[in-house]
Amino acid sequence: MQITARGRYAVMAMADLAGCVCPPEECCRAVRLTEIAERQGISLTFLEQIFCRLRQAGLVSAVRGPGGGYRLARPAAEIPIIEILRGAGEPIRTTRCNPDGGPCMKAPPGRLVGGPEREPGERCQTHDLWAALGREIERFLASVTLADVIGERLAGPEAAAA
Amino acid sequence: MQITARGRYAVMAMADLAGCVCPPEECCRAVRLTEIAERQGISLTFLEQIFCRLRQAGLVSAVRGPGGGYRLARPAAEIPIIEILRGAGEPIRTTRCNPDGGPCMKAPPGRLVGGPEREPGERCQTHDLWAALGREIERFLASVTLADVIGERLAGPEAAAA
DNA sequence: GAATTCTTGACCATTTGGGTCGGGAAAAAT
DNA sequence: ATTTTTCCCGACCCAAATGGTCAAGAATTC
Repeated sequence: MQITARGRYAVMAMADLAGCVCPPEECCRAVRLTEIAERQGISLTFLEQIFCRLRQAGLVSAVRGPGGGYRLARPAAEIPIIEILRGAGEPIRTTRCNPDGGPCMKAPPGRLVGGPEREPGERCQTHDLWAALGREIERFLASVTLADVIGERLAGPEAAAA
Repeated sequence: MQITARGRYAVMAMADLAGCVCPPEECCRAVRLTEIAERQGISLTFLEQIFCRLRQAGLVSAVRGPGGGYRLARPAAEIPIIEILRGAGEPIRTTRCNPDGGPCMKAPPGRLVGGPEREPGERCQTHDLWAALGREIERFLASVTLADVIGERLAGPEAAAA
């Protein structure tokens, strides 16, 4: 169980972007991807892929042409981390159920993954466990915003416990 | 971010195993892997791999020869899920730091993953976030035992919140 | 000693992750 | 109006991890 680079990069880049706005006005200038890529040490083309998705998810807005770049679509305090991960295409998948209510743990075509074919609605014995784990993770990631990350409000082991 | 089949299989198999003991005595008989593989629809040879690790981790004990099989090394109520996952070789890796205190997010040999080379001890801006996420996950998985899983004590959205 | 059952290492195929490339298209600068 | 700068986006590629097989071996029981 681990986070992919795409998800991490997305959050790193968003944090970078959020840190770039001049504090008084929220929208002083757009930030070029080249800058972010350089500062964070991420491949530019990969970052373009990621921001393409983040824009489609409505988390950032883009400005083309010279002097263009990206800005946050909302204040950092209103962007929960879970949205960044979802936007970047890094879903939290703790179960293997089809999202549309298909059979639990149904195997991908031609492959045996996760047990015998089950009737739709039938659940394996561990289903509730993974579902509960998924809820835990999402709850946490929804409770932390981009502003928390750049403000370093995560130090203690009990951060964001509310 | 998702759990691999190995981790899921390990928990499924342990739950199966835990469900096999005759309630009064805890150690009526050893359970063959063939049985578990069949019931859970898991490849026998893959399951062998997994149980090899679970045994090395001290979670089950093995009995060879006819009538042999595996049994739980401890009562199900004393086996937290996190131990099964660790035993099966499915660690929770939310950061990319070297365990031995190397630089945060150092790239694997010859590959650029996760930002510029950092000095040992230096941390990227999102480090605390991922560390906190890891703690959340481990806390949850440590709070649920195998007995909880087979007893279906995970139904509500607030399960194991204590 | 033959049949079981675990034990373990080597091996293999596919998927996924991480990343590149190349050509666009909009907007500003000139 | 053309050039430059930036985003846009699909096609492609390689290495590594994942999920799984195979085969040989070591205890144990019958």
